[in-house]
Amino acid sequence: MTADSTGRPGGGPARRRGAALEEAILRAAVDELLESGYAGLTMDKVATRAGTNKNAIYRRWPNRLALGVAAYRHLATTITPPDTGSLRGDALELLRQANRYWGSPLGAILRDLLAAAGGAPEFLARLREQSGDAAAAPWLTILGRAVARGEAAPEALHPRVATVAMALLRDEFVVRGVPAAPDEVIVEIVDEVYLPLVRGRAPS
Amino acid sequence: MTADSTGRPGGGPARRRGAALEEAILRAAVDELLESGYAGLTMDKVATRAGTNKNAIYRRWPNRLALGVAAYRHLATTITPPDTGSLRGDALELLRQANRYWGSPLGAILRDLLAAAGGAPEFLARLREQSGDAAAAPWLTILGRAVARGEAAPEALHPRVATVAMALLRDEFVVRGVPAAPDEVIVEIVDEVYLPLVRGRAPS
DNA sequence: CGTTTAAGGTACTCGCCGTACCCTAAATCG
DNA sequence: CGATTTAGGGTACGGCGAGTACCTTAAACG
Repeated sequence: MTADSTGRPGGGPARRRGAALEEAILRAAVDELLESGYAGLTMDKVATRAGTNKNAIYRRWPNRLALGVAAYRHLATTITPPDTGSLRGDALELLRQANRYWGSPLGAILRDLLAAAGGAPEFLARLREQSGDAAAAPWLTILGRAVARGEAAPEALHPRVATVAMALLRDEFVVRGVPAAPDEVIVEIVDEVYLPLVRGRAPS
Repeated sequence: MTADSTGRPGGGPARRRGAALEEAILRAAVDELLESGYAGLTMDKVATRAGTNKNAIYRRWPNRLALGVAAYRHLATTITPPDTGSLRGDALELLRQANRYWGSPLGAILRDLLAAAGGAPEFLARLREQSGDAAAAPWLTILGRAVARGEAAPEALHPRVATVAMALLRDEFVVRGVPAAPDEVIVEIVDEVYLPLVRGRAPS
């Protein structure tokens, strides 16, 4: 029974400081996010879980949202562009990945954070580094390969065009809500919009 | 000094009931939304402003969000499809309208409500009646005219395709935040994505 | 006129953010 | 190695807002 319920190793350093403490807080915040989402991320719970108190948190982050954003950034998933051999396959795969993500608890957390940021550019920018900008690169990658194969027009190699499918799916989430979009929606986005657009031909 | 600070006409009916009271509450909620946004919509303030108390509110709406959604529905703006003579002009006009709306306080309110709903389909559905579904019709209208003029392929007359531009702009708001999108973004959406898509030709 | 229904008035619990103090351990420096 | 500075720990508190409980009182209805 040497547990000290502080989250730090039993009998370890009696008092952590600086980076060690900061990491402990962030880990606690991450755990709390995963367990209860952003709504359940309370400063008191994070403090308790990290075996410290709110002082230490407020000395590092100005408020709950900042802590939430910082914690979320530790959950970043790097997306590796698929390579199925066809643009259609790659696009479907990327969309399905995104769909799984946004439909998962992590997606809910991201949405709550976006909401809490309420348009504050500084927070949104930090969130975009994970979800938005990072997500654009794979689309350019698969499109680049498709252009090389002659499956897409070179003019489509443009961030706005390349990421259209992702934007549409994200919009679907915002407007229709939390459950993951049915696969038909994904197929429709790819076949009715994305492929015709990048190919430069009429929708089927 | 006959004002009774209840929001009801001086010396009028000493106690409102039913529909009269309900309307008074909704009006108060609407005013509060316009004045302070959804964040500032507190049950106490609405009750005070309506000259009643929280009981009367909770007897009608289960919680703050439900009241907020109900109040928002009173702010509906009906969109009349423009008719500039060209699809490009119509699309730009519709997008600029939407952009103005989402950049206005009303748009912020809508975003906050969407956020607070957090994916609950029932609330989202009620919000969509105003913002989403209602907004789809004008796009089909202008596209229908464009098809008749030969400016667009008939296959584009499909809800998902017709509303692509709106979805992209809405996504822009979600991802980039509160300030209205610059006009270049709108032009880009129309010229690089929307027109090429519905025309069935390659992006310029 | 009496009964039922709903509004008004309060007061309260609870949760949670953010802050203020004061005490104490760890780092740092002469 | 001891003194000083720095930062963490403990705790209590103010403030606000959601939602609830309960009782009183006016309006509607027969």
